[in-house]
Amino acid sequence: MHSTAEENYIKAIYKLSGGGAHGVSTNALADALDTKPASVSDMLRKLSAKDLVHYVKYRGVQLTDDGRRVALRIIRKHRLWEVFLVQKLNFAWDEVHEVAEQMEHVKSELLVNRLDTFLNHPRVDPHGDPIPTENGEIPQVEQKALSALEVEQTGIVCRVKDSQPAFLQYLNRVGIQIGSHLQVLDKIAYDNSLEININRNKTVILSSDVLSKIFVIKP
Amino acid sequence: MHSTAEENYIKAIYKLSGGGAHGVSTNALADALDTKPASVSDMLRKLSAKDLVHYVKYRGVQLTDDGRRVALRIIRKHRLWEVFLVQKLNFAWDEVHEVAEQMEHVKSELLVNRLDTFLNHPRVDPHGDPIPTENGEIPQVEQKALSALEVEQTGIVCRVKDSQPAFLQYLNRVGIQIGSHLQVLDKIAYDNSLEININRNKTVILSSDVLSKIFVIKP
DNA sequence: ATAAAAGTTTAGGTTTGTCTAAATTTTGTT
DNA sequence: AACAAAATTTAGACAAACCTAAACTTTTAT
Ligand SMILES: [Mn+2]
Ligand SMILES: [Mn+2]
Ligand SMILES: [Mn+2]
Ligand SMILES: [Mn+2]
Repeated sequence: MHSTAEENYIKAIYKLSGGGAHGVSTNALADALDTKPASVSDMLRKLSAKDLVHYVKYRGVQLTDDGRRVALRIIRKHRLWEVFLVQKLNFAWDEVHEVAEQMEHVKSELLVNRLDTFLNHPRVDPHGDPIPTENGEIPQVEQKALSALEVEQTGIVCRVKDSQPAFLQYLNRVGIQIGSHLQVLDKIAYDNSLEININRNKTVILSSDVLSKIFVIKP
Repeated sequence: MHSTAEENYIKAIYKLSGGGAHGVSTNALADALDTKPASVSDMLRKLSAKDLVHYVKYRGVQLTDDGRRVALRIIRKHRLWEVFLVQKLNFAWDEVHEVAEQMEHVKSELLVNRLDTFLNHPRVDPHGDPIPTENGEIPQVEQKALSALEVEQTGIVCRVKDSQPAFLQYLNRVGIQIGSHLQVLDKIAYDNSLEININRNKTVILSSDVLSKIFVIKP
């Protein structure tokens, strides 16, 4: 079917385009995939020939309907394996991404669907990212970046939008996990950082960079 | 570490050499890996440079200690995943091999060991093949090919040495599985086939080809 | 409106793993 | 021992996926 390299490009295009919303630049892809722009150009020509992307030279790239279907299937597998690793094999949430990057490329319809059943059709992965259904639908939950909360407001952590171990380990250190109860105590105007109380207990100050990666729902 | 192609060569050398007992020929490898002898020669030069095999041109190849360690780790992963697929995801024994061929190449020490624990340290895979331990030991069980049984003798099926779906589906059809009780009723001298009674119930005639792939223990 | 800067593509290579065809070595047979 | 057959290796190519350097477009700033 598709090579691992092709699948990784498609997944990257999907993510960088915000689920297909806008076009993606060659440099952005090179950056995300840790390759050179020249290699990206090569691959885009190939993906275009396979009708997985709409590609106009110098003007960026977008997924076709076919491409989007492929992307969602890979993301589904990635996130289901992450759930498996955490729930069944007791991995920590900062240990799963790299392994799932490999498992997502295993080809077997039967496998994905049996895994989904085995895990009881989970809606989200260990980082709170939604798991696409077999039909390529993504269940949406109303959520808000922590950076958008006002002083006094509260929220429950439902998602963190960065799966790099360094970031997740930082959250471990601070004491934030999915389900944590947060309250904004104060806003520091100087750099838009917030003073946050965690689980009505510890209080920390989070930078605007970190705040923009944490998502909450109404308590 | 090692590429998927390299791992597949090493595994094939291990299997064809009977666990390292004897040397393996270029043609035998080409056959097993479904490639051409010329490609095998190329790869053997590479594996030799990496000290994974002892290779003497025109005289065949053997695994080094390093090579054997690599082989056993891949086989361990392959068989553990097969157990997972059957026991946890309800795969049939003829559906697992192809998927395990892919999963065996996922690289993560943590993953293999957690999987082993999750499955309760199984000794054998769904075909009765022993699972190498973390230290590269292979638990041996005394077993005998069905073709070696005399008339009147009985045995319990403990292993089938062919994982191709066609063969396993044939056994399903005949009604033989791991644990089946077999008794030899008669030997047909003409072609060395045996008349076999299964679970004190159905009786079938098995060709010597099939008999040599089924292994039994004393009841 | 133009020129510099930034972004992107093309040209020409490299590595891995494969292939076919030709050359070489080993084995088996008279 | 000599030669034919079989097994194996080498030579020369190719596709995938990557690279660097050079050329080309687009954007931005004067
Ligand atoms: Mn991930
Ligand atoms: Mn995730
Ligand atoms: Mn198998
Ligand atoms: Mn097996």
